[in-house]
Amino acid sequence: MPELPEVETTVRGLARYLDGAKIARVSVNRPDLRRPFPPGLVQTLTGATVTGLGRRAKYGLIHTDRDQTVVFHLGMSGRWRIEPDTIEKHDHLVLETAAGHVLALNDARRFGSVDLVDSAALDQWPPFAALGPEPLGNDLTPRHLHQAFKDRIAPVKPLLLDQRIVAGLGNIYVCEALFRAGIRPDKEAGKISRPALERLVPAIKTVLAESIEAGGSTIRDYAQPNGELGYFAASWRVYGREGEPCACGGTVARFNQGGRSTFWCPKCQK
DNA sequence: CGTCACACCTGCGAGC
DNA sequence: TGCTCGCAGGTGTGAC
Repeated sequence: MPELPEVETTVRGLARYLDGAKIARVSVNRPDLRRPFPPGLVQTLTGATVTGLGRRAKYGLIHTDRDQTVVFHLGMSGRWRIEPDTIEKHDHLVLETAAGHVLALNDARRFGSVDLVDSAALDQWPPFAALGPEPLGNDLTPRHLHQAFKDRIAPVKPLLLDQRIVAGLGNIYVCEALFRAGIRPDKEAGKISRPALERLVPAIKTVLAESIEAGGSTIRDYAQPNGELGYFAASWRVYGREGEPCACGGTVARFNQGGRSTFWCPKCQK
């Protein structure tokens, strides 16, 4: 479900209910996701006021007036359910605001995480300190990719999934960005030409921006998130389209890279 | 350090 | 109807 555009739209959806809100009740329905919930999570959040929301890479941020920020990651299957009718299986963390709004973090596979981090030291939090530039910020440039890919013999696609090189890309958008840039996913990263990198950077930015604009690929309705495919899924040009025709007249192909499916058009990506 | 394989966990659709 | 298999948007660790 969640790559950068999905996390961004999730955060925007949460902000409608949480920004400036007081958290009246917090319940944790199991001890852990990928990691244990942080000790003191319930105590710290109960009675706290949310001072703002944000995103870093694929992490969502809920800032509070306790000088602590809730940092959540949705893993593969995580989503926030807003105003659920009932609490369901896999609603692991539930927040209720003083205004009576209920928000439930649901994650069947539990690859996600929730951490509590000192707000003033977020950048030094180890998972954040290791991240590369935000793809939608000014620091993702052809020069940055040139430096990151220099002398690397690995194929470009798994390198773009490396959060230390670009923070926030996932399998769908890497496939889509490489398609738009006309670069084959198994191209040796260090051998990608400068003009190709000049195409790749805007391809990454536009595919992410268009998806955010469309509300993400998988989260359709923030009033009642249901995990169904979002509008942007209809805009995938290669992802999930093995065997279908490409606009160029070729056929979308699929192969495996590092245990992940790669979709591409052998006719337009060189 | 770079690269790769694998582990973590549940649900769903396809095929038999 | 019910079983097994393969697959899924991510990350972290450990072996070479």
